[in-house]
Amino acid sequence: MTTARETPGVNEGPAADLVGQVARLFFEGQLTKVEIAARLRISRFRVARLLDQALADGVVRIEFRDAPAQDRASGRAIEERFGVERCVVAATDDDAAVARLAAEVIDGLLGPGEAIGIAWGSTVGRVVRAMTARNDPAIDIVQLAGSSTSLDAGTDPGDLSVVLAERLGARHHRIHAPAFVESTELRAALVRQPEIAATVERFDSLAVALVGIGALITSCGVPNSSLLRSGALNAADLKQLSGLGAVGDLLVHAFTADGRFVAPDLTGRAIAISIEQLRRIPHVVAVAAGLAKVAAIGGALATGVISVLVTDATTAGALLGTASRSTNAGARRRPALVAPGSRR
Amino acid sequence: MTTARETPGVNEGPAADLVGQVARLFFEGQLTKVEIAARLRISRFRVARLLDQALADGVVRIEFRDAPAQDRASGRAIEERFGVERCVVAATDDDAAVARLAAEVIDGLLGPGEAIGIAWGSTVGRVVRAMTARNDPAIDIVQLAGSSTSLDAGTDPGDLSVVLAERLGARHHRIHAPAFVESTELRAALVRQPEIAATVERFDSLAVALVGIGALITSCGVPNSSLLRSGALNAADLKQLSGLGAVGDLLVHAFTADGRFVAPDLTGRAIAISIEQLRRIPHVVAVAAGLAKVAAIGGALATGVISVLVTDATTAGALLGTASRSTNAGARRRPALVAPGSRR
DNA sequence: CGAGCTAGTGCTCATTTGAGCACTTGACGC
DNA sequence: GCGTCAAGTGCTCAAATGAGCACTAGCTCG
Repeated sequence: MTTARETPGVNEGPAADLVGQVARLFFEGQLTKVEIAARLRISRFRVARLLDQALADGVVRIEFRDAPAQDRASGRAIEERFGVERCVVAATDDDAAVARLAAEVIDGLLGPGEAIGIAWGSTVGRVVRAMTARNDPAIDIVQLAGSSTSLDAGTDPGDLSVVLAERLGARHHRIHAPAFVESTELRAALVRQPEIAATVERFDSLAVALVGIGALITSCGVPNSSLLRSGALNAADLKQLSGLGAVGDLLVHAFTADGRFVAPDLTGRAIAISIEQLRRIPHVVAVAAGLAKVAAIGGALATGVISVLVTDATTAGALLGTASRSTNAGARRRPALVAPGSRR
Repeated sequence: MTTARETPGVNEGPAADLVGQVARLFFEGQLTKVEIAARLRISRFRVARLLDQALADGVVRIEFRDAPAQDRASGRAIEERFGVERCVVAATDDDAAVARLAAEVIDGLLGPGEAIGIAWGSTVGRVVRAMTARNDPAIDIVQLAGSSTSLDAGTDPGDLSVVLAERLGARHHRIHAPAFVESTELRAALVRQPEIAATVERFDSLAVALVGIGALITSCGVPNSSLLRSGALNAADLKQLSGLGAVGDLLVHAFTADGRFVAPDLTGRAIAISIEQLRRIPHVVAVAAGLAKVAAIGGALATGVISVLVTDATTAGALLGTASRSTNAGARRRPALVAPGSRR
C-alpha cells in the first residue's frame, strides 16, 4: 500500500474478484466472516482483510440518505402565519440541506406514473440533483418554461429536465424555445408548433410542480434578478416591473409584496405555464432561501399559488420577523391537522 | 413495523435525526457501538437497533462498485489475433456487465481535465450511465455526431452528453444539428455556425472517445442498422452501402469486413467527427456485444481506428472463431507488455 | 377498570470480531 | 550465497457484538 497503488485499468489484482465476492457475501448476504471463510475455504483473517481492502478501495461505498435536521417550530409558525399548506425549514443555513429536504418532500408527493413540472434556477437544479433515484418510465418530467442560452451552467430548465428524467428513469418533455420572445404573436406561433404544444399541453395534468422564487430586488435595493442575468429581461423591463411594485417572480410571473401578479404584457410574450394552470396543480413546491429573497418569498406565499415552501432557518426567521400581515384569504390552507398523507 | 410505516413527508419520527447521527458515527467515524452509546448517552443496544433501523429504512445504502468478472484469456487472444491495443471481455453475456467494464476502462483512461467524445447508441448510453461520478468541471464532454430526433429513448447523443457531464460534474458541448443533412453544402453551412463550430473544433483535442460499433446487416442478412432505425439513412442508402461491401459503421462511417471505409459521399453530408480525427485520438474505446455484431466488430478492428474493445465472452468467442486473417498492418498495437499505466 | 397487546428498552451469555504479534515467502542487492 | 525487506498469512486474547429473554409504559377493548 506504499507504491503502485492501482493497475492501469480495470481490476486491482489477481484476487480482485474475491474482494467483490466477499463484500457481497458479507454486506448483501449477511453472512458472518467465519461463514464466508468456510464457504470460500480461506481463513477468517483473510476475509477480514479483504473486507478492509474493499472499504479502502471503494469497492463498497456507503451512502447516507438521512434527511438534514429541520426546524419544525419555524415551519409550523410559517404555516400558520402565512397560511401555507406546509413549510419545511432546514435547521442549518446550507443550500445543500435545503435542496435535500426539498428533494425528500417531492419524493413523497410524486406518486408512481405521475407528472412533475420543473422550473429553472440554481436552487431548483440543486433539488433535482438531490433527488433519490427511481426507475419509473411512466413518470413525465415537464419543462415549465422556455430555455435560456445564457443561464449559469447546470440551471437551464431543459438540462434540468434531462437530469431529473435520468434520475427517475422517466421521460422528459422539453420546450425547445426561449422563455421570452419579442411579441405575443410570435409566442402564439411558437406555442402552435407541434413539438412545443406537446409539452405545453401537459401543463394541465401535472401532479407536482417544483419552482424557485426569484427576487427582483435585493434587500439593499440593487436589482439582481436571475431573469435579468439570464438575459430574459433587460434593465428597462426590470425597471417597469419595479415601478409596478413587483418584488419577486414565480417562473416568468412577477408579483407584488401583497401577492398580486403584475405585468401581464410580459407574461403575454412568455412561453411558460400560466398562473391559472399553476394554481390547478395539486402540489406546488417552492424552494428559496437567503435573506435577499425574504420579500419575494413573502409575496409568493401571499399569491396563494404555493402549497409547500422549503427554506432555511435564517430565511424563515426573517420571514417571521416581517410585519404580521393577517393570514391572506387566497392561500392554500392545510386541509386538516393530520392529513391522510399519501406516500408512494 | 406492521402498519403506517412512514409519515407522509420528510422524516420518519421523533428520533429520525438520531438514526442518521448514529449511522454517521458508526460508518463514517468508524466508532464502535459502545463508543457511540457513551457519546450519545444511550445504551449500546439502542445504538445497535438504530443501526438496524438505518439499514432497514435505507438511510444508509451500501453500493457495490466491483468490476464484473472478465474473461482475460479471450481478451488476450483478441488482442493478439486482431492486433488491438487492449481488449476487455466480460465473462458473462450481460449488457450491464459489458457497460460497467467499459465505464471502468474509461474511468481509468480519462485523466483530470481531459476531454472525452461520445457517440450514440443504447450501448454507449449504458456505459455513460455506468460511469462512476466525479466532480471535475475542467472535463469537457463532446458530442461526436449530430443528434437524431427519432432515436430510442436514452440514446440520443445530446442527452447522453448531458447525462455524462452531470455524472462527471463536467461541461458538455452539444451539436444542435442532425447527424445527416441533405447536401454537402448544407453541412458546410451548418458547421460554420458558431455554436456547432465550437463543438466541432474540440474534436482535435480529445483524450478519449467512446463509440459503439453498428452492424449494417445481421448474421441472417436482414438489414437492421441503427442508422436505419434512427432515420439517419433510408433503405436506399443502406442498399448502396451493402453493395459496397459495408458490414458496419463507426459513428457515421461505414466500413467493410477488411477494414476499408466506404461511401465518402454519405460521410460528406454527415455532421460528425471524421475518421482522420478519430485516428488521432489517443484512446478510442469501442463497446459492442452480440452475435449480430461479430462481422461489424471484426471490420471495425481491421480499420485500426479502435484502441480498446470491450465486449462479452460469447461475442469474443465468435470473433475468435472467424477465419484467422493475419494481424492487420494498420491496427493499433499494444505498446509494450507492461505499459507505464497512467491512472488518475 | 383491568386484561391483553405492542413497542421500546435493557440484561446475559455465547459468538464474532479486531489488534497486535509471529511466521513464511519471494524479491532484491551485495 | 545470504542478509534484508516487504507483503501476505495465521494465531491468541480481549473487546465488541448479536440473539433471545424479561421488563415497563402506553394503548385498546371488553
